[in-house]
Amino acid sequence: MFSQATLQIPPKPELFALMKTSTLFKSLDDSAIKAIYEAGVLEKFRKDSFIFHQDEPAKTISILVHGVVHLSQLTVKGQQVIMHYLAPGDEMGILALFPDQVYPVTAVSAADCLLLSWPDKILAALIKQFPQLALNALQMMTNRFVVLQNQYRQLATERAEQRIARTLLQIAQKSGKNDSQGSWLSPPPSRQQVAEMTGTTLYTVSRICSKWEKEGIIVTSRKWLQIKKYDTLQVIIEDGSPLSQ
Amino acid sequence: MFSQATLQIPPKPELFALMKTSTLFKSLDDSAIKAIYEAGVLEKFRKDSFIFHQDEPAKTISILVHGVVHLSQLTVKGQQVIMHYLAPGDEMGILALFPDQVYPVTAVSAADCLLLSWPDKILAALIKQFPQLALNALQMMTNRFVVLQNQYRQLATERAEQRIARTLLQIAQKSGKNDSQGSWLSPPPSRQQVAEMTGTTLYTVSRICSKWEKEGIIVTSRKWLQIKKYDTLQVIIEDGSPLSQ
DNA sequence: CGCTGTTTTGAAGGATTTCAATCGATGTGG
DNA sequence: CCACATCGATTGAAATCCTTCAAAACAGCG
Repeated sequence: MFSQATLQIPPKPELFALMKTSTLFKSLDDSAIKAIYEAGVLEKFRKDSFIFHQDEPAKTISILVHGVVHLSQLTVKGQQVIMHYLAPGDEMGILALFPDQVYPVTAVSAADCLLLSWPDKILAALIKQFPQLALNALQMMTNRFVVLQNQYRQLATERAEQRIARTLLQIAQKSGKNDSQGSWLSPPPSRQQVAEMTGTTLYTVSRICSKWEKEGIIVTSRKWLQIKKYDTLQVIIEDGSPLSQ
Repeated sequence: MFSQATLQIPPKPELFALMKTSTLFKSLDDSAIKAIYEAGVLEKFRKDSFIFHQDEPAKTISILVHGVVHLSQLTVKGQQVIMHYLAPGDEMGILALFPDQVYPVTAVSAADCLLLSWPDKILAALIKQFPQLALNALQMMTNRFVVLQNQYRQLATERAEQRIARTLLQIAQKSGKNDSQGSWLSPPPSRQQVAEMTGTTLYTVSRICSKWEKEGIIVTSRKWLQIKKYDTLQVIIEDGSPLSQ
């Protein structure tokens, strides 16, 4: 619900700090950050709502302030493929920067979310004022491209267990909370979601998680997922089993 | 060999026409095309030679004039994944436009090739002179990104047979020669190469091609591959139905 | 407490890989 | 011009990974 503490709008200094950590707004001075912030709007989305749809005209660029967003595509048969997982500080809708584009993916909130958003025309105007923005946008685009190429290679060559291990570690790095017990993900991604992020089925994810739980690598509940043996997962990722010789 | 007719340098009008068909140089007038052409260099590469290596500083942007180039990544175990197939008019080394990038892939000539290339600094200067170039470069980047996202979804959700069918049709569209008998690819990609383009093994590709040959969908030889039933392959792609039929 | 949606698990089947052997085309040197 | 070496393609058989289907267990929630 929107009354939760987690969806309170953070104070401005915190927002500014977040903006500066993003690729889109890095290397901008305080006054620029402030001006850009003033031109944007804060938007709230409940868990499991659509932020934008694939094939819709791309009109809004946003950075995620709080929550989790999945970028996904749907196959003709209705199967979902999650291509990108966003944590606070990450951007979405980059393509709206370029004229006459449609979103190539659908953005769905996987938790209650707070976004800082700019209509395409306003961001275009801001780019004229702060040329660094254009360079940053380009940088962002190339970063995503390179990341996606790696994801593609991994999907083509790695077994399900490796891909699942990699995905859990990536989520942990992005949104996990670390303590002496290991890394905590809460709320945890569902088996179904992990399956959609790794190109496999929820049954395979469930089996592999069960196995890892028996081996003491992870502990799971409905509310959280704890990674106890970070290194063991790392080994699973690096140890190319049969397929990759 | 470089004495082959296929590697003769085409006359300028032909080169200019090719440049205009590329995303990078579209919407530029004749004088701009000419100036840009004069600033570039023609390079020849024998079949199976490296044009650039993954992780090497990106210093050159090229468009392919003649031949075929594969962009690929290598896994830690040495397995190859072909991420992109270039036909004449396609560009490579886009990332060299951005400062301090390294090539994220390796470019290998899959046939004797002729390239028209620009050092990064020279193209940067040309961009100042012809701002349309920057927009085109951006367009190119986003196009590639969207294409790669689709490839990723397909790899995650489709069976080997569908992916192989799709790949053959794509190659046919890009470099096939059509006549009343169907579409001809010559030289044809090897089973190994198709496997690397589809995230499967050469054995699976061989089995599926044998099956298609029995069904009269394709005819193969060492020197060429003929697609006789274009529509049937299209149905295989769209249907997602298992082997058989 | 019963409902609902997620997770687990077994069993069967299917798709793909792996290994090994063979075939076939092509090019080479005797 | 033929014997031979080479390299890619084919094919069978076994193994493996993963999916599919079905059923049961489970957790959370009103």
